[in-house]
Amino acid sequence: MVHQSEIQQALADWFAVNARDLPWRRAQTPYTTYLSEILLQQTRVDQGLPYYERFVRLFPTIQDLAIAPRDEILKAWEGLGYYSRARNLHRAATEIVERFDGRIPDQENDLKSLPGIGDYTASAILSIAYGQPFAVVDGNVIRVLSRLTTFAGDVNTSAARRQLKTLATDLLPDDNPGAHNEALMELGALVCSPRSPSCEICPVSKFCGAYSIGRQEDFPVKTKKRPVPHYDIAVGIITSDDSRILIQKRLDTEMLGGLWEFPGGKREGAESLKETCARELMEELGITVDVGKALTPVKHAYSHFKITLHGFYCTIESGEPESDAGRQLDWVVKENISKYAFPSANRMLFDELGIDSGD
DNA sequence: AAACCGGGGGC
DNA sequence: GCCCCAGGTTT
Repeated sequence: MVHQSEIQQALADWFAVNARDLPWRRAQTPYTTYLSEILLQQTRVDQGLPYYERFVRLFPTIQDLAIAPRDEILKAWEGLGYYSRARNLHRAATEIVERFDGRIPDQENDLKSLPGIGDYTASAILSIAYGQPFAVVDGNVIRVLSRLTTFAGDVNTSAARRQLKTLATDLLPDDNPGAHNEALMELGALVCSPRSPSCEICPVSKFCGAYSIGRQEDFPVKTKKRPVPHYDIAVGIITSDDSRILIQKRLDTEMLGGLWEFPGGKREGAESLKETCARELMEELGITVDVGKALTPVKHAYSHFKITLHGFYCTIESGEPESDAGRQLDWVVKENISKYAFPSANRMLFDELGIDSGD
């Protein structure tokens, strides 16, 4: 890359002054680096921050994470999304204790052998925690480098990702590669933003190809996403004679795996929502119910589809609830429901049900 | 290579 | 509404 050492220096100087005061930078250890990187995958720093504080408080060491019940980790993760990260975090912590004597590995192959650690996270840990020369390529780096070099490839392709990894590696300094990686990401987060970047205060604008032609927002080049489908979901609020509500646990193999929810499912064809509710409760639990009053519908967007969640008060007419797929069931009093980890859409029904959110 | 996997904030 | 975020895993 042209002006390589000048860009390195400008980035380092800028970062020395503008780096945010973040908790995993204050008391940095391999564990805090690992934990923060997992929490921040596809997650903005501002959103991950309270979760990081919670996790270092609940699980100060990798051993604490390894011996914790998984449900406890999922509960602490509740609301952050991409719950496979929490499941993998628990598995990886166990493996780190067993295979690596409780130390976060400092070898690329060892790190990548752990669940939840791919190329980005391995490079981040190796460079930031261990000072090794591995370049990171995250969303920020993609944006900064594609603008600097007017990179024309579609960054959603693996070929383009490889080229950007090479670019990032070329730009990596021998001295303090970890700080350089952090600086590049910090610049992407604070200055080189997706829309309306602050080029007038950017330390590397004079080296930026996109800025020189006034086309900052034309990079990175990426293909448009397909429109996402919408589904109606009907769930039953089933209450026992002693005022306990029936909830079930999602399987690990399902989306939102390991979280608890009100039983129900997706509307099929032209059936009514009440029919959906009755059919799903028969299929999943083997019970016939009387579907009563509806709760206020809740809209929610996932990454690849949208739903409207319809809750119905239901009364069992016949049968005893038994899961069709070995899902765990539980009858819970309202006061205890907040001890279970629920998906956000389910939680949006809590208020109307008189359930305390617990936070 | 492409699909799948959450939730929230900014515009 | 749409886009994007300190990406990884599965198919």
